[in-house]
Amino acid sequence: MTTASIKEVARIAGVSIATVSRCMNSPDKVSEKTRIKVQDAILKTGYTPNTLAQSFRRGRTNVVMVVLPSIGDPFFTDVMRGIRNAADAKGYSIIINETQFNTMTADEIAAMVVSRQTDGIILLASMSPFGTEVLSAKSHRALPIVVGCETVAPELTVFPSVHIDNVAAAKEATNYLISRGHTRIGLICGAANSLLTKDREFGYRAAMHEAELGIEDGWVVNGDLTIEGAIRATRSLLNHSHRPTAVFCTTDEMAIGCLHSAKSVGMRVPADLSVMGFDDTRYAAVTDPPLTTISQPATEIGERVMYRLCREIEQGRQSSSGDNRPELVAHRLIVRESVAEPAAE
Amino acid sequence: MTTASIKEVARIAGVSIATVSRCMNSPDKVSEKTRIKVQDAILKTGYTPNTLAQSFRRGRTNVVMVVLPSIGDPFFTDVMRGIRNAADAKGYSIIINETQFNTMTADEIAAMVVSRQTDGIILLASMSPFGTEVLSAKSHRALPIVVGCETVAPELTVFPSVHIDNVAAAKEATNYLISRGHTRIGLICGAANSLLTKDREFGYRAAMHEAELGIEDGWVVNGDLTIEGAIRATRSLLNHSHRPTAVFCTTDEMAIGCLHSAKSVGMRVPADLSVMGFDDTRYAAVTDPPLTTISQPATEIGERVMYRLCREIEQGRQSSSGDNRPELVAHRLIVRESVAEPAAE
DNA sequence: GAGTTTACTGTAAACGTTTACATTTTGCAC
DNA sequence: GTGCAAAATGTAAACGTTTACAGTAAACTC
Repeated sequence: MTTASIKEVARIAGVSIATVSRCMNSPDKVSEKTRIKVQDAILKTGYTPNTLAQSFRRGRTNVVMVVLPSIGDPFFTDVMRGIRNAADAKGYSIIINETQFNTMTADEIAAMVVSRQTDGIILLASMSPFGTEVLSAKSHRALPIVVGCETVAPELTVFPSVHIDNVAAAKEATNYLISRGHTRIGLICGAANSLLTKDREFGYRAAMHEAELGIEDGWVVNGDLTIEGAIRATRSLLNHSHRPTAVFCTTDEMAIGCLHSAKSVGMRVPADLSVMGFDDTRYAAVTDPPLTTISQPATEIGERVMYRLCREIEQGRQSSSGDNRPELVAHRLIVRESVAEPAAE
Repeated sequence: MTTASIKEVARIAGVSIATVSRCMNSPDKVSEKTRIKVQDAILKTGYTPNTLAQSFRRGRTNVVMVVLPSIGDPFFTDVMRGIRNAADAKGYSIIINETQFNTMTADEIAAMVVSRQTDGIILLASMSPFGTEVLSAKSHRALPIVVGCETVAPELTVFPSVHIDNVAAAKEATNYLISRGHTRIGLICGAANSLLTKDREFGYRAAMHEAELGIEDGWVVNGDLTIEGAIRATRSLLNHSHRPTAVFCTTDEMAIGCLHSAKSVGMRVPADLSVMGFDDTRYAAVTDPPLTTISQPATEIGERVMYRLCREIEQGRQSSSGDNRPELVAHRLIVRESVAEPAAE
């Protein structure tokens, strides 16, 4: 299975290896006649360029790494689809790094770029503050990195980003619950290190505050971004002495757990409890009842993030383009059936 | 951002580059004293080996490609987790190739290995017969390929594989429905080119035949492996003049669509219609009602597939170990609440 | 202390490309 | 045909490793 090399092709075509190389990379610099000879030789030998040698020589792998909490979450699946679309169009491959199951540190991640294993990084998951510090330190604004989905942490503002306005969206979601007459609203949020859900929590708190509604102790519970976690969180919420009539879950995944948990103790949704999700994943429309939620253009975000990263990579490590303001994309409230007026007491 | 090279380290440590290389790859061959000198130099320069150069020189990328229909399906997410576990342990990175959204042909896939971009391939998705032919032709038993989850197509028996006995499992599922008293049982199957679901269909037909139950025209419907497809399929099934009292869905994903579709036209599950799934994804336990389904050890399959691939890669392209019998893993029937006796007529 | 093994280190080639530079060929104007 | 510019091609170095081989130093054996 030894593959033919460029040398073999050159020999057969009766030209130098430089000419063969040119045939593939800048065909306009080589005459019609020789191009045909070389083409024939390539066909005859079944030559494919050794990508390893190319990458080595060019100093580029055309591989980018995506760091995210979990590809299991259908929201990220959609983002990934966008990233992949763009990557295909631009000739890049993707390596995925799940922070949830993988202990790769920021140092190691940076090392992958530094050691040239990867041309750039897409961050869909906030890392520990320490981690982000490492990244921005290592970078000296040099690692091509783009942040997606999340508001960018202060230490990370050196990197460009693409996302919705999570604070505004969460405010909108909370205000919708308020507009339906709820005053006692609970929150199932993500882990403390998830900026994304922190922002949503912030939006919720802002909305409650503006509406002059109080948030009692025990109304904000960590659901850990998983179904299981949300089941536990809901149980705790429902056992509260002064329990909420509505729950805002900062992801659909957790809303699914919440729905299940509430129903399993005999509550009807939305009659006894209203549930609001976030993300509008493909499951949101088929839960029972279908979820009222916030929709994000996940695939579009993925595409834009990837294209942005390509720009970072292409324009090279020197020119710090300067314009790193976040690209904001639009979200949308999707009204389905999991939210209703609270029952009269 | 020019990274220090081995030469720089050698210069600082006052040794040859060969010694530096040995320090990293076979430290036992170098004296304590020089090892320390070199370590110091590495620290001082912040040297990281250029992985591109290493890959090039070694002729190995430590990257493997996984071909699957869609990472969106939570079942495959679990398989991927297993693959990733094993890959991490063995020092490999993963590149994912979704056939559903990607038109990469078998030729191109093979090319990735031939051109050394990838050390091996894990096939979780059957490809078109043509595609598999290309792969086995290209291979001359040379491409390291392992098939996972699926029964191996006849043309692919040259490759090792890891999966459950899909036929037996589907038979078991169908027999369970029969044991609960159902005689009119429908099937929502996958696309025609999905061997996996073909096998399950085969198991269903075998069970029905052995129980001397007929399968009417229109009882077997293609659900396209998606929620949407299953919703349509269910609608068609329920409109059947002699409609089934139970439906076996060959994936949980489709069972979710089926559940939703049935309930949306006012049927109660399982009172009016029993629904059986397959895969036991993380959503199966939280549907309403929770799904009775077949559980596969997805993560274990992933791990075993990856370890098997490592063996294929390591033992090299020459020795055709010969033992390519499928590794079978155990499945299990999970009884929840979506199946009951059929209502008396 | 000579001879022999062992442990360590250095030299240099090789991996398959790309590309700056030098050289040759072609095309064109006169 | 001569001269000259433009186009096409060849030569050879370079990219950063690994590794076979040769060489040297250290550690034994007698």
